[in-house]
Amino acid sequence: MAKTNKNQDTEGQILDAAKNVFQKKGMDGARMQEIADAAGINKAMLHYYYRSKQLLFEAVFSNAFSLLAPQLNKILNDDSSIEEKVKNFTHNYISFIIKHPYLPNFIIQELNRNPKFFEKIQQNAAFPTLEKFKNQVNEEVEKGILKPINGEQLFINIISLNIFPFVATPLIKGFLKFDDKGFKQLMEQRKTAVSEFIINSIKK
Amino acid sequence: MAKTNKNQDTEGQILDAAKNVFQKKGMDGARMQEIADAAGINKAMLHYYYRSKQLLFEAVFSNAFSLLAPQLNKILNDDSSIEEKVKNFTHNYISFIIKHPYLPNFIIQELNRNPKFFEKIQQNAAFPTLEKFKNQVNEEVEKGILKPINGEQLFINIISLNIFPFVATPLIKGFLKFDDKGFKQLMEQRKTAVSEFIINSIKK
DNA sequence: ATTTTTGTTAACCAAATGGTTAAACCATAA
DNA sequence: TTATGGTTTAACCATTTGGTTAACAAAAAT
Repeated sequence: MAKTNKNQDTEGQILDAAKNVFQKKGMDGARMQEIADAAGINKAMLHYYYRSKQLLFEAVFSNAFSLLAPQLNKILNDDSSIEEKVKNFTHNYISFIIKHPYLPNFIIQELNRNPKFFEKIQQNAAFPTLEKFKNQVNEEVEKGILKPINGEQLFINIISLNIFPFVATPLIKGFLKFDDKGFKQLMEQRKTAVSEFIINSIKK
Repeated sequence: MAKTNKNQDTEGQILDAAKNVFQKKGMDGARMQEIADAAGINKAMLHYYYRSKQLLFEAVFSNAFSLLAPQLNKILNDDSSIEEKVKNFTHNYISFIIKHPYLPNFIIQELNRNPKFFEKIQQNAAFPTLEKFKNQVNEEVEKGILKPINGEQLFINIISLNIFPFVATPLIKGFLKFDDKGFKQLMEQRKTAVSEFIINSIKK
């Protein structure tokens, strides 16, 4: 911290620090002073570069969502079979989240606090949509590859199984009496356990 | 609101109001004044009955968790078969949450904010434990009733599928382009869709 | 070399917020 | 009737907090 900050990269340092603080404490719990300290700069700089807490928060939020959207596109707009997609998505997504453990909870929490944010991120470039996935599920059901299932419900199931443990980590660690290490192992297991669980359920 | 409040039930009114405000806004977002207004009383009463925001919050939190624990006990400590338990739990839990939609997110959010709360609720009377469920899964796997599956992973899967949609409601409504009514219908469907999904996956 | 623009800081400010207090209110037991 | 004790309120307080300002430093532009 508090390195000899030449002027240049201040804006990036702020965004980094803001990301850490906002993702850990949320909009309401975060303090501008704490962000400034984490960035090793004066609080006034936050306003110089981002005008207000609200705008700084929105920058962090959009940024976070931009990381998640491509992950979702892999299962929604990829061309492989549903089975392949489930396997790939589960494996990739869990790997991804292990590296960014605060992300899902941050997004969900702040979306609950202010559902209007959804519209803001929808304008984002590669915003994923469900149409292709639903059609593909219907096709594969008709072809007899999959047991009959509603595409929307399947989508919800897939993201529930993948995301929930990372949103409810303290709850799961508590019930299962796992420490950090045990929890991580459990999540590693899930890379295959979840896709098996899903495939078992839907494949004819 | 602001009825002719005889002295008696003030403490309860406060708890009610606090529940609403805390569950919607969380510890950090909630304001004591807002709680007082919601209860139709003077702010000083909050401190008279509960000393501090922290203690009032803890009262609300314990209370909320006491509602959820019995639901979990149904799947963990009931005597019926795994298949029965999955069916019953899914049906009951979703019905329950539709009536208390803020509950799961509230618990999860505040547990993330301060994981130590888990210890506080653990002391609670009928705190559910996983042992019986794990043993039962192993038994049924050995007996050939279920396909081989890890009891812990199955437990995580069950609660993920049941709870996640209510935690991530704005996200799901956004992606699936559902309004309140459509979302509620979707959740009604899930009472059977989720248990079918699980049973399909694990039953031999 | 000097003016202008951009970046940075310490000090400051007004509003919000959790919490306190002293006085008033009110039911009821003496 | 009047003490008595719990209950309720308006006013107040200290601190925190997001945000601003004015002065200053460092680059860029002239």
